[in-house]
Amino acid sequence: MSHPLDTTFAALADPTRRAILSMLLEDDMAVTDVAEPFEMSLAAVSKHLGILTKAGLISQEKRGRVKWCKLEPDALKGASVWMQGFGQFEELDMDAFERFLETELEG
Amino acid sequence: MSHPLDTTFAALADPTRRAILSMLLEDDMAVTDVAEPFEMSLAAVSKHLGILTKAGLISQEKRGRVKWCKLEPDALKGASVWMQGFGQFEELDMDAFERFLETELEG
DNA sequence: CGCATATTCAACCATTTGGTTGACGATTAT
DNA sequence: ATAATCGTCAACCAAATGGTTGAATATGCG
Repeated sequence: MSHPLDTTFAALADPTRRAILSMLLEDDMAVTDVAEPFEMSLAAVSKHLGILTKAGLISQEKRGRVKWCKLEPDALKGASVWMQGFGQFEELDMDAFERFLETELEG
Repeated sequence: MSHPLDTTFAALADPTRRAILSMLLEDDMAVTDVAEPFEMSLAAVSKHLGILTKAGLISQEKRGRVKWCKLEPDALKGASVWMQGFGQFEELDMDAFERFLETELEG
């Protein structure tokens, strides 16, 4: 199995998926409405939503025959923390940082 | 051609490449030394370094027969700004990072 | 019921990805 | 000059990715 950060960053590496996340910033949306602006099949968008769901970046809840997609921004936290390892060093405990480096090397 | 964020996030989606970036936090390294901890061929690591270079996350400079790899954390800025749009995550403080490199590590 | 809507599934396809190996050019050491 | 070291290149491979289409599954509506 792969590291959670693999899944998060891979999910974010696709422009369609990033656009979907941006759309969901405004409001929850049905799958069909998410798909509407894209020039690809509904099935393709459905796959993208599946990848975002697996990454935890969105959740999907079916009400009636409509499946609603909801942004889950907390799932970005892991990636954000990892990236902050490259930026916010004054607030960083160095021992914790060493441990972080080692886990990353093993992972 | 693809969006810069595609390249950045795709580069970060691989555990070997994230580990390399973490290693380069400590110091610049030769390709051979970067490759040493990994259980894969030197050519494979060289490919990873090429991907990181294309993403701008590292730079490579050849001195003699040794090619030195250097972290370029500014390349994370675009991704950081994009993620910042999703809420509570603070933007990378690049100035703090520069100061850290000079005072904490080099000292 | 019968039909339209919402969404996924399954099979398929082309391209990309992450790895291998062996040969190669460039540089340094003996 | 010869040999060793550093790193990339080229060809190849298996698996994953991002897309397609057509059938299938629910659900809601008249």
